[in-house]
Amino acid sequence: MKGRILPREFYLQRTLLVAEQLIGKVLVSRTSEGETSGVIVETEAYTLNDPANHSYRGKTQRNATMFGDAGHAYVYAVHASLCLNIVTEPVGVPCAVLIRAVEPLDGLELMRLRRGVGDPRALASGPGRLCQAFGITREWDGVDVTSPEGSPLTLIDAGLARGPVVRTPRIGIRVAVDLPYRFLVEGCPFVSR
DNA sequence: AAAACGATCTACT
DNA sequence: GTAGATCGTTTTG
Repeated sequence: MKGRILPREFYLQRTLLVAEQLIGKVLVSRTSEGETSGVIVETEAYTLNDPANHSYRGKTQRNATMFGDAGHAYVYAVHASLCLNIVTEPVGVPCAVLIRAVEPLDGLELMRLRRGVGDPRALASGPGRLCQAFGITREWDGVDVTSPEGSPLTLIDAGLARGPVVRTPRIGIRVAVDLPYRFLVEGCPFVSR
């Protein structure tokens, strides 16, 4: 998959804007097993005033990456799954965008192998699923996704046309505020709920 | 040292 | 749609 690697300035923008702009961009992973890629179709912004933001109650060992430079991956485990976020905003402003779903592009066979399922709709339609499909591990926490060489993970602008972006309030226990948001591409068959 | 709590997934109705 | 599994991280005693 070819395209322009999203520069650090991209991630230095407001988190909500980054979440919106990431829709339609392409996530690429390169490992010894091969290359996998997919179009981002669902993201979730985690802003400063959001109680669900891991950094809301301060810095811990787990969320340390969020306090660092934008354009780095923040990977962590929940239940038995991993979640991939990209850090946004200037150093010291701990915000990030969760990649919730991608539409598989290249390396579908490798994804099937890693996931153990055949249905393309089940390959990467969920935060934990896409991490498994792309071979993302806990060790990828902190990797720079803006460096052309030496990064197993990059995000690129492949010039794909993007559908209309829909903003929906998140479902969850902390529903009091109008944040965070979830962005969906209308009509995409892979979005959850 | 123990308990509680999830930015989830799968299987099933 | 809902129920149950599941395990690392954080908080509390």
